[in-house]
Amino acid sequence: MFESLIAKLPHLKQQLEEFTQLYERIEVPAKTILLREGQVSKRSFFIEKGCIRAWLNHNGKDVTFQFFFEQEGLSSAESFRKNIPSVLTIETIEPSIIHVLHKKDYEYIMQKLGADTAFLKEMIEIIFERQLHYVKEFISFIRDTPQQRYLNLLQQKPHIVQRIPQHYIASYLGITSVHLSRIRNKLMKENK
Amino acid sequence: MFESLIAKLPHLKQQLEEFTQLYERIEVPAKTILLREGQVSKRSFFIEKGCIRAWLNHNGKDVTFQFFFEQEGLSSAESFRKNIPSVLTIETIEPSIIHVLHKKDYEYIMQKLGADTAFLKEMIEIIFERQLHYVKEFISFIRDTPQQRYLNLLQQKPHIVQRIPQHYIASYLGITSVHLSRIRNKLMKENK
DNA sequence: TTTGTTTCTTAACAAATGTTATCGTACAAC
DNA sequence: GTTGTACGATAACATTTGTTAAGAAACAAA
Repeated sequence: MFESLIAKLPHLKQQLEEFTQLYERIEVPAKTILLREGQVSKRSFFIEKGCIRAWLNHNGKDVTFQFFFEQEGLSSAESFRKNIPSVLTIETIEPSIIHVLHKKDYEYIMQKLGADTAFLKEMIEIIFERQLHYVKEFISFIRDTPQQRYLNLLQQKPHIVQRIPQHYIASYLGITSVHLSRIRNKLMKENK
Repeated sequence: MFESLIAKLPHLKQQLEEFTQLYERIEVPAKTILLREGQVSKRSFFIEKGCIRAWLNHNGKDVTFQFFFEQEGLSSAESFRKNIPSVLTIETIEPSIIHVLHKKDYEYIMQKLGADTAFLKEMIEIIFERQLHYVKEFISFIRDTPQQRYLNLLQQKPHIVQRIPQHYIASYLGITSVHLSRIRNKLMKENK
């Protein structure tokens, strides 16, 4: 679970491997809600198998914010770190195997590693990279048309398009499933 | 310049105050481009007086990404930290007084402070908060109509609406200035 | 003062996108 | 098998938003 971190911080190998045992492994069916919008998150997740989407409700229709797949970790960061109600709902799309880290164990880990400057610097890198990811997504949302975003998605993350039901893709692109269907139809005709 | 940081990390007071001297103070007119899209950023900025916008070009029309005001720092973070071409252009809106930190001095500061765990933890907090800011902006962009975003802006950041030319506001909201004008007109009529 | 530039509004029209409804297919549950 | 449900395509129509153009007001430069 911490493979990439261990590769960068070999002196923490033993400790990080111990922390792996703090995770609880659960198997859940599709459409399981792991965290509901409005709840205060007490758990962080790591995906062994399956996929998850984070979404939010707006006037009854749900808007997908992000997808997650195998070997990725996620949480409702603001809620988890700051003990405030989550803006996002976290829900499995497929039957999944998830590793769950409870907040008290997270705090134990952070307390253990908080004195290690190499670890803290690595944390900064990770958070910085995540910030860049959101900025890029945001900019793409501002700048590109839905059709262009769909083409980007096809090119850059084809696994998402192949694996995720189309109406979730549409809500991720910020459009209705009807409109996505029109775009796909138009693209098909253009490519004969 | 580092007031809030000094308040949180009093043991670094002297050092942080010394670093202030590494900044170069410049006065520039309105519409000065401090960093142009495509350039690799070598400078980070802090605003003493005036305001700045970060924007990007898309098919000839510019899209405003963010506004900055007095006592705020900014950079094209990805470009500055990773030495890659900037996606954003950074440009003054008003005549401004800016404090400029060159990359070599930034690296000197980071090297000096990199052994201080309290400082690193504070960095994590700051980057984390910034990430949350972008996520919130992003979610608002996904979820709210242009009219709602304009009302949010009026309520939450009235200083922006008062101070910034309307066509920049429009491009920040993701709409044309014509459409923003329509929205304003409609809102006026609704409030008699 | 005159001139040019920027900013904002408004109108007419065009394009993009949403809404609602219907239909067909695939697939799982029974 | 039958049934129900999720998913996707399509059509007709409504709404939102963009485009282009024109003009007015504010303001700075000459």
